[in-house]
Amino acid sequence: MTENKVDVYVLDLTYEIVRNEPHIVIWGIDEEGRRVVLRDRSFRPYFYALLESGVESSAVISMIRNMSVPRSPITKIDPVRKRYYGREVDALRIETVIPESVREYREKVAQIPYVSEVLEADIRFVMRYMIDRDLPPSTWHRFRIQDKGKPSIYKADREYEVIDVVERYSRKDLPELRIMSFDIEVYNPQGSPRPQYDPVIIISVYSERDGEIVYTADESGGRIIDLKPIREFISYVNSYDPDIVFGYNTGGFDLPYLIERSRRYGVRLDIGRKRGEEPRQSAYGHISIPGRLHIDLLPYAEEIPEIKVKSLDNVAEYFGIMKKSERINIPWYEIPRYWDDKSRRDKLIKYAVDDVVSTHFIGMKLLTFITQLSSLTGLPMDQVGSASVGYRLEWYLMREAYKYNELVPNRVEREYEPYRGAIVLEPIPGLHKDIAVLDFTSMYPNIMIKYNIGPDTYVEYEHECQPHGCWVAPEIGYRFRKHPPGFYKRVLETLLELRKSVRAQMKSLDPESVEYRLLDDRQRALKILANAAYGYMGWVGARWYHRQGAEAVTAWGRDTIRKAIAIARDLGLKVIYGDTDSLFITYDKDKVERFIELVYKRLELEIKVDKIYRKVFFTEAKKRYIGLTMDGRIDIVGFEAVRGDWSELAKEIQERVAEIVLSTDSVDKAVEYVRGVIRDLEEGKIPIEKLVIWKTITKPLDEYEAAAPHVRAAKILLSKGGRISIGDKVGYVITRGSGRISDRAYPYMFVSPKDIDTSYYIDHQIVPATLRILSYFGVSDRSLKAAAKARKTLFDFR
DNA sequence: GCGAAAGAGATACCC
DNA sequence: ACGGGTATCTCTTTCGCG
Repeated sequence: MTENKVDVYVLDLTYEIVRNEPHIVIWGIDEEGRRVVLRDRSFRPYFYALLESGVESSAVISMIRNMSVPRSPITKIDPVRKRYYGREVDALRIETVIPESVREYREKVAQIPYVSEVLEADIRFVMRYMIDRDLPPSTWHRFRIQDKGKPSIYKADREYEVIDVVERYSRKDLPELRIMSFDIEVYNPQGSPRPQYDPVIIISVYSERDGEIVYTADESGGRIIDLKPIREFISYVNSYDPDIVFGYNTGGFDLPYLIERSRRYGVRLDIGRKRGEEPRQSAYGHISIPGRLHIDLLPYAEEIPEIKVKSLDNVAEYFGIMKKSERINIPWYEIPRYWDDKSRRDKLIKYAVDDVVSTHFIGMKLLTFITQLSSLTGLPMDQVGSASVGYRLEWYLMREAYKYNELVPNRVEREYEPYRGAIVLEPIPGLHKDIAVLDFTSMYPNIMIKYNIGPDTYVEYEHECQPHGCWVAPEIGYRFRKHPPGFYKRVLETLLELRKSVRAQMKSLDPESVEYRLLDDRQRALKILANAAYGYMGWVGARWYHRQGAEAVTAWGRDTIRKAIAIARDLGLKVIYGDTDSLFITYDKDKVERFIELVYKRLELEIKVDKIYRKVFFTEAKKRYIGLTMDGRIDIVGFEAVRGDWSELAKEIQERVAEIVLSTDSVDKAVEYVRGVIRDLEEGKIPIEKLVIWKTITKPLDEYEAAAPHVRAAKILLSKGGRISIGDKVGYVITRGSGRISDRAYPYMFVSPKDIDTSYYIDHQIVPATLRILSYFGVSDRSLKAAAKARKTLFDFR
């Protein structure tokens, strides 16, 4: 048997029990491009029992030893010195054999009177392995191995037995990955498809090697039979053998649907790299395909605020992959008709291909970012997307805690406690010229670092501040030891320093190069994690939750911005507005430079010019403004034009009004423009798509207290066979009639143009959206509507 | 009993 | 299923009148 070294890019990890022994199974690609499986038999599950102070451990050890059961015996109990919230503590490290048995042992050990807490007993075995061995996925590592030849139960080129890890992070590039995407279309003329009854009619696939492939269902005697496309799909996946499978909402729809359809035929959806294993539900509600990375792209779309309605065609357009105007759009309720009508079936197939091509290239755009987020957090690529921001940071924190010999706190249920946040200044309404927007760089992370904020540095009484003294938070008086550096401080310093060094490396690279893109995605991932720390600390679900800490961060934030305002005023700079960490001040180049220096000197935090507006306009409202940048672009912040719950019509008009007012200074022109659009609307020249209002359903429909328009529309959609899940957006329009608006809200696809309530769109969309800006200049609703009405009347009488 | 005002609920934004 | 602060809509309830 040969012993050797091999570099492996780690894709995913699983574990299995073989002859009552847990084996870690690592799926990866070696430097020769072979798909490999590494088996590590040396790792065992364990957890900690924290001892009450002063307790003699030998008595507790024997109590625990007595709990051992033969099925999964306790193999080791070691007294260890660990840290818990920065303090040295005595604990027992309790090791067993079968990962599932940790749960039972944890309950029993927690009952022992001298054990104050059981810790790290809720960390999944595979994660435990990756943390302890410092083996994050989506990274190259060098293993010393024994070659076991070609495996039989795995679809892989080689199987190795791991002897040990000789080098971590051995390479920085990406291997050649085999990637495919897929999408399915299903058939139910009555409404939303049910996997028990309704067949899959099209499975579309895309891969770099084979391009687009379409599998369609058979028909016989008026029945649709989808066994063939399912078989063809399974066989394609196995022959192409992808490392990554992209999909769009495939975790929530396509994969569970295919699993259920296969089951109906008694066929296994055997598309993984372990023979006989179907895809299954994994962590964070994600569905995993054994040995491959199934990456659902929908969660990534959900993190892009610019995309309001997260449909695949919108996301593809956002990424510049396929314009909506250049592709066929078939609404869900039309799909069966396109299938039944042979002359239109080609269009349906084209639609399915457009979907899978869109999916594939969205995935390709996101791929390097996903690899970086994965290697940084330690979550495999197929899980990192569906994990919330809080969990992503938490995994990073757990890795760091291990390096510091810190015990990971348990996740506990806590009551939510609100606390004060940031300051938002009252803006000075009107049009301002030459305004600089300055903001503190990473204000909250830097405050956390500067004042050493966290659960482990917090002290309740002043005498605990000795010998190094405490930082005392303004207003609230919470104290944090100045030394030694706490957990959050150390982690944040690491993140910010890493980011700095990545950005320095980027400077010597060609911005078009693969390396540059990789590093850019890495620094983005680092920034996201650093910025999440404050919110995480104030989140009741966090393991490292610390309300006083979060409260202190915002208190110091308020203090900082107040002091900065005072400095600006002392310099004779006028402050127009400010929010949390930003200040809008008159742009006087020299004074602004002095201001930046003074802030740095006195507050020891960095503030810098983010942008300069030639003009900026405020109403009396906070968090809303429009600005004209130096390069002539219009920024719209907070107003209806950037909100997803206003009609496209109202948003477009508001944007245009903003543009006219800022670029031409002509209010009359703006009024004339609005009147023109009102006229167009009354004459039926506005397409219904521009009148749709989209709103999210945030809870089960019967839990709504008031009959809101979007809830009404959702109920109608449901009655027509549509399906509504929490988080879905409902698009509705308001129709003619009397009474409540909600009684006149209908899903837009069921409304014909003649039924649109024009007056609603004038009085509740166009007029408020435009007046928001124009009323400052003395325009009234009557003046917007008057001329339009007058024309209408003339027209009528003609 | 009626219409206006106030309050509650809901959503999406800003940083 | 990361924080608080804010604007604004629509529906529902309360208020003031007499």
